[in-house]
Amino acid sequence: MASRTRRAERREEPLSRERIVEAAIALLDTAGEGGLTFRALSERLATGPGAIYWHVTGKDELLLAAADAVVTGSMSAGAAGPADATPQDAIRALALGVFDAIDAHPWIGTQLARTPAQSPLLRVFEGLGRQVRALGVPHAAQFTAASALLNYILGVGGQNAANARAHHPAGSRTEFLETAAAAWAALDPEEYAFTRDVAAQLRDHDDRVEFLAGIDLILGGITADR
Amino acid sequence: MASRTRRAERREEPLSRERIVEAAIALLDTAGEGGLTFRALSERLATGPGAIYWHVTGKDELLLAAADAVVTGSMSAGAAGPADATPQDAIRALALGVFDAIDAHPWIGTQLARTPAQSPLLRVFEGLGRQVRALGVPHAAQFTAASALLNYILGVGGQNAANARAHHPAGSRTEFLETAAAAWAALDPEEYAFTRDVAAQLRDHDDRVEFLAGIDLILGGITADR
DNA sequence: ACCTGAACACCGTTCAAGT
DNA sequence: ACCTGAACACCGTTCAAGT
Repeated sequence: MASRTRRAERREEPLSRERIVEAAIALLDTAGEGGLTFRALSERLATGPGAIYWHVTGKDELLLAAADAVVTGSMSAGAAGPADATPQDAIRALALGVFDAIDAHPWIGTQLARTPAQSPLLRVFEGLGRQVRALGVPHAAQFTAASALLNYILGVGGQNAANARAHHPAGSRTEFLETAAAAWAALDPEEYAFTRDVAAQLRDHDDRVEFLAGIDLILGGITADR
Repeated sequence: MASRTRRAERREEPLSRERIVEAAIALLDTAGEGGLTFRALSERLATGPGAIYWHVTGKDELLLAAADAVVTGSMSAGAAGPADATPQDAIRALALGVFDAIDAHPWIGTQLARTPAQSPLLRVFEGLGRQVRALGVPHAAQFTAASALLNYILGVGGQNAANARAHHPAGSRTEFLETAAAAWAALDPEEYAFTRDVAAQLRDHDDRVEFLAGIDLILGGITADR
């Protein structure tokens, strides 16, 4: 009956690819990765599931378009930055933009990790590459440097999405890290000597700080032999 | 009828978690990520789909166990190495072990990217951390260094899996890169100046070499300020 | 204790039929 | 041209019933 009312209100505007993608993002944000269903989506759009196929070829394309829209939005928001920023700062800002987008929409972490370097990621790659070039990296090494940065960002994104999936149903992030750190501390002292030893760091670390520290390691390697 | 024969032959050994995981790996390798189905799996094991649930709690656990088995196998194969290797070499060997495992079984790339730092990855993390420590990294920075390496490895793994998915149905890897490079070269000259410029590197690069170059960038950053 | 396989509650996608 | 919604061919998972 709630859906009946919404149905009546909503149906002024016609269906469009844009409205479908928008509704898909809302669904993914509220109901998670498993919540995006052509049935749920069509109900929200007050239509039948088949109608969606007129504007979108299938679920894969829809997921890609949704991730694309979010990443594009996050880049135009953060990419500006101060004009006198160093290339390092510009790279950090770019990376944080993707990081924060994944933090706000965990499902794109999974999505980007399974997307080949196509549409949504290409803009990020381009942005990273320009700054790599601005760092004075020789031409032959630019592809490697930009790729390394992007791959690292994607790896963290996937991990973050996995962690969000792991703790969101159960409780807070702090509890989750507490539990994970306790599990690390209880590992076999011989077989997992190192992991046990850094369990406290797992518990106390700040995701953003840690992420940027990793970026800085790569930046350090890129600029090491100048 | 082929399945009838197999059914008759196979059914001497009883069902076990180990046999189920083994069959799941075989199915994933031959039929891809979409090929792992409880129905297909139960047919291969000459039983009903319900029987599998006696040994395994569900599909998620099965996928995790399959990835775990492959990674564990690949680590015991490659982790030995020469005893006098430098920490850098040991890290490269470890990283290449995971890389090659993903190359041989692309589905674990997707799987690992969505696994939080649990079972299969914990052994990799431990191995990386020990070598980080052997590099003389101060205690407070060890967690960051090992995490950065692992996240980079996972990012590349996810990308490789995505690429394998993208080109396997159509044709060879070379053709795929050729097409992708051509697409890059045809991008807008203003908006994608950098990406266009490195299109040739995309076409000619060697995945393993590029992967190791990224590892070396991070290693460079880790050891830069010693 | 372990296995069987029918049944349940879903999916993504297609397609004849409507406007 | 665009939408509708029933129907198809699947899924993962459960569970009464068997041995």
